[in-house]
This record gives sequence, C-alpha cells and structure tokens, in this order.
Amino acid sequence: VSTGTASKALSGGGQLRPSTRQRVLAAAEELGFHPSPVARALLSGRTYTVGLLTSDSLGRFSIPLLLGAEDSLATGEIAILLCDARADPIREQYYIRTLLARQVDGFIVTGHRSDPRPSITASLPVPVVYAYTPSDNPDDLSVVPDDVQGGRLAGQHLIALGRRRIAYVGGPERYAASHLRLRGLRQALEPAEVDVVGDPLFGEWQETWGRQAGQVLLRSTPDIDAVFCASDQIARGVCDTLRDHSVGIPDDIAVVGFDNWDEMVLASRPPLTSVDMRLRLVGEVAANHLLQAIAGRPQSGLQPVDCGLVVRESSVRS
Amino acid sequence: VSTGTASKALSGGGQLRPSTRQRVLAAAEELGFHPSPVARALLSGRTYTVGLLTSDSLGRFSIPLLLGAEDSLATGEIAILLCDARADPIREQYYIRTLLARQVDGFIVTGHRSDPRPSITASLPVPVVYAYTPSDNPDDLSVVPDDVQGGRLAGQHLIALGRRRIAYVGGPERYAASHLRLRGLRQALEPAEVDVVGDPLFGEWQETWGRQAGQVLLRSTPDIDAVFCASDQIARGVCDTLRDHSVGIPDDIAVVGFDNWDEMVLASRPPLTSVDMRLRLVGEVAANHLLQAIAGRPQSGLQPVDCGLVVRESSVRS
DNA sequence: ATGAAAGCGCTAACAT
DNA sequence: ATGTTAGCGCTTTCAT
Repeated sequence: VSTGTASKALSGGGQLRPSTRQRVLAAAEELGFHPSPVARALLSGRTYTVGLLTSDSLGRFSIPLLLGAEDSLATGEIAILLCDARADPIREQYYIRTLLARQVDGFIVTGHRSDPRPSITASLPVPVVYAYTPSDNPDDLSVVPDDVQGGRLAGQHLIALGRRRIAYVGGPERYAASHLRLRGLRQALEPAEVDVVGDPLFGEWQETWGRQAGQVLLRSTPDIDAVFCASDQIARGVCDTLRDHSVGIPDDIAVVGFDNWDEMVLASRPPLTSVDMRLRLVGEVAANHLLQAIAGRPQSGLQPVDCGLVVRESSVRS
Repeated sequence: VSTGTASKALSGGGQLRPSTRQRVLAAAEELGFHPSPVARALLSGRTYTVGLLTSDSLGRFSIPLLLGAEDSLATGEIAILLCDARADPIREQYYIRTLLARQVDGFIVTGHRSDPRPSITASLPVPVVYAYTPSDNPDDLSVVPDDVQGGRLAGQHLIALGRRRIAYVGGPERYAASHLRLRGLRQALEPAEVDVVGDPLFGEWQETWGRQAGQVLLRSTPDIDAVFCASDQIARGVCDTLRDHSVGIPDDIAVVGFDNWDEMVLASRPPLTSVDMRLRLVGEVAANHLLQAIAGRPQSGLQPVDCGLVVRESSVRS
C-alpha cells in the first residue's frame, strides 16, 4: 500500500490486482480521502479552474450567462474564478495577470453590451471564449445571442397575427443591437411585402424613452397596429403611454418587447410578449466550447444562439 | 543567484546585500516572473482564494454584494471562487466539498432572502461569513442590512415632511423583512405620537401587489398622506394606482419605497424616494471580516449595516 | 503487481 | 550574505 500504488488505484491506471484496487478504494472512502487539486495542479499544470472576466460590471445579463456557464463547467469539475474589471482596462490587465499566475485553464470573457470588445486572445497562452459581448477579432470564438433572428421572431409573430402596420422603437443608435433587431424585423416583414411604418425611432433603453416614443408614435403614425421595441423597458413605456391615451393593447396595437426580463414583462399592463435571448444557453454553449478548446479542439468565429419568443397578453388577448 | 536567494529577495525576507536584492528584483521584472500561487499554496496550505457560496440563485441583490466583496478581497490579492447551489442542499454540500478540496481560505455565504439560513460553519475547518442572508446560529458572523433602521429612515423622512397619517404596505408576511421594516417605521412615528394608519398590509414583493394594495388603501384609508412600501416594486405599483385615480404624488400622498433599485425608482412616475440597503458595503464589510477571521481574528454575531435614504420626487416635489 | 524515487515550483531551515 | 537541501502531495517512470 505505497503512495504510488494508491495513486494508480484511485486514478484507475496502472497494472493492479483487482483486490488491491478494491482495498485502496475502500480505505480512501473510509478516510474521506480526496486527492489535493493543488498538488495535482503543481504537477500537471492544469488547475481545473477558468477565469470569468467581465469587462463591465456584472449586470442583469451576466447572471443567467454565468449560471449557464457554471452548469456546464461544474460537470467537468471545473470551478470559476470571478473577476469584474469594472470597465477599467488597467484593472482588466491586472486581473488577466492574476488569473494567468493562478494558472487558469481558460477564460470566458463577457460584458454588458452586445457590441464587440477588444480581443485579448493574442496575449494569452490559454483558450478564450467570448460570451454575449463578442471579440472584435473574427478569428476568436464568440458566442452571442442572435439579435437578427430575435427581431425576425418578433416580426413573424406580428405578421402571423395579421398585423401589417408595424413600427419599431430601438434603443440608442450607437448600439449594434438596435440595428440588428430592426434588421430581423424587416426580414420578417419582407414576405408580407410591407416595411416598418414611419422612421425607426432610436433613443435609450429605459422606460422614460419608451414613454416618449409612445407619444411620438401616436402623433406621427397613429394608424399602426403593432410596435416592436428593442427592450422590455421601452415596450413597457410604450404600453404606459398607449394606456394613458386609452389605446387598446393588443386590440388596437400589439406590443412586443425584447429581453424577457421577468420583473418588467410581468409588471407591465398588459404583460409583455417578449423575445428571450436565452442567456443561460449562451453561457452553457460558451462553457462547452471552452472545455473543447482546453481539450485541444478549439473552434472559432461568431456562434449565434437562437432567441426564443414568449407570448403574453400584449400581443395576444388571453 | 540561487533559487533560495531569489526567493528571499522577492519576499523581502532574509539577510541580503541590498545590491543583490536589487539585481534579483530587476531580473524578475525583466523576465516577467511571478511566483506560482499554486506551488506556494502547496507549501503553505493557503490558496488566497475564498469560496462565495450562494444558496439561492444569484439574484439582483447578490451582485452589488459580490462586487463589494470582490473590491475588498482583491486588495488582499484574494480571488473568488463562485458557486451557486441553486437552493439545492445536495448541490450545496457538493460545492462545499469541492471548495474545501481546493483549499479555499474561507467562505462567504449569501442568498436571496434576509431570513436566516442553516449554518454550515460547524462542519468547516475554515472561517465563514454570512452576508445578506444571516446564519441561524447567532455565534456565526452575519453581515446584514439593518431593516429596522431602514424603516426608521423612511419614517423619519416622512415625519420631517410633516406627514402624520402614514400607511404601510409590506411584502409577504412570512418574510422577516416585511415585519422589521414596519417596526422601524413605527419607531420613527413614536416620537410624533402617531401610529401606522389602518392595518399594515402584507402581500407579495411585486408591482401587481402594489397596485392591489393601492386600491385597498384608497378604499379603506383614503385620508392618508403617506405610504411606506417594503419594496420599490410595491411602491411603484401603489403610485400607478394612485395616479390612475388622479391622486397627487407627493402633494396628496407621499410614497417611499425600499431597495433603491435603479430601473424601478427611475421609471416610476414620479421617481421614487427609496431606502438603499448599501449591499455593496455589506459585501465589503463581510469580506473584511472574513480577511480578519482568516488572519486569526474572528468575530461573531449579527453585524447590521446601516441603510441610506435617497430622496426623489415621490416624497419631495422637485 | 507492487515499491522506490524523482520532480512539479516554491520556501524555510540549515550549511557554508 | 549566499548556496544547498528537504519537503509540501501528488503522479509517473523505472526497478524489483
């Protein structure tokens, strides 16, 4: 029962008499013995740990993503070291160094926007996967929600409901997501040979903007029968304005939001139909890709994850 | 320039000629050398890592807490291993074992409620600090927002504004926070020799409950001049109902919420005055206590952190 | 089939 | 003041 033999027994390797292996296993069980990951890491160079680097403070979007990643990684007995760089490049560099010094096996990089961020892959000796916020280098692997497809889902839903005069209210113009979701909407309207009514509106992501946008819509294009909004907050703001003007939702105008943010969609009057980015799935997919890359099978490119649509009373009367 | 000498130079210990120390430091700088935390951990038993265990899925409350903890820990060069047990005791046990095997120096335990949770301290060989969600063992160290003081803040604010007919709308009756915030409110009303008007209402944390509660208030105690709500969502719901009935806020009725949840307080009409639990500070304090405990100076007991009050237009006309 | 020994990167004690 | 050595807990040769 030497240490070497025990090691073989526990790892399942080597040439051992079955009875010996059994005895060792039994003893280990009894003593509650677990091989030290630290010592193992020293020897193998692998720590079974990945760094999760969020460039911009962990927000609402990061959480499901993180949980999804954790689900996938925990299966592989891999733990997550969490680092939030607070949108500070200096801090980010510091964290990267720290994580590398700790010998993480890989990185998941995320942020709070869907616009590309600078790649850090080149300077790292371990695999990196970008999740939600893609890398600006197309050769890196980035797992992102498919904003265009999400917009298409919303459009197809409205078309299927027979709506033909559809307006669009985006978030800030400088966000790619504002444009991609609009593009998807237009793709869905094409087969019905209609286009978005009036000019797409751009503003903020918040409710106050949604309320303003509602005013604009009522003034400039009062004959619409549907609005697709780039966030649930905007959609809720639009609903509030329509409601204040006694416009029926969904009878007169159907409203579809984006994010499927629980507290928002449920509190809205009426509850919002919304596109769900399935961020948890994004996290899982990203983690699985990272595991693959760590195992020597890296992939690259932009990997879009399909959005889902959750139908509620703002588009379909219950 | 042997390894032993280099070690002394870098650690600042031992007896070295200053010139040698300089040379070593310069060389280390040039080679970008960093001592391996893994090897160091093997030797010292300390990993400079703590486990952050969230019993119930990381929610809105956990994030500022986590960031605060990270701030404090990063200063001490300590990294956070994140584990979310998803309210599953089996999973929690699994994570605890994993973290212990990884030789974390301590634990921060948190959750999504302010009600006590089962202690895990006894079974662990390393220090544990509970944050936000306290331990059910008073001998453990738990850092929590002071709900009573938060309620008092709200009450004092309303009293200072000259309000005397104040109603209370709580969350679910089974949550301690619903009662503690009420107690604080009452403490603040005492010096003015008034009590809460009507029966305190209990329901849910969500807006829909706030809207219902608003109806109840208008029916049963229409002569109130203020309402304190145990969450921003409730407060916003109350505002919506009052608004629907053309009640002036704050002129007729002042409204104060709890949580200071950005998206909620700002989107509300009017924006909400709200009690802030300073969760970031809770995280920082918890982390500092953990560092102290790791350094051999443990504390114990319930450590309340004061709430703050953020005044907006729902209580004071701008 | 098992045991002995070397070494992963580091530090602390000891020897020079 | 510097170099040498042993050992943290494990795995992997290599010898038995």
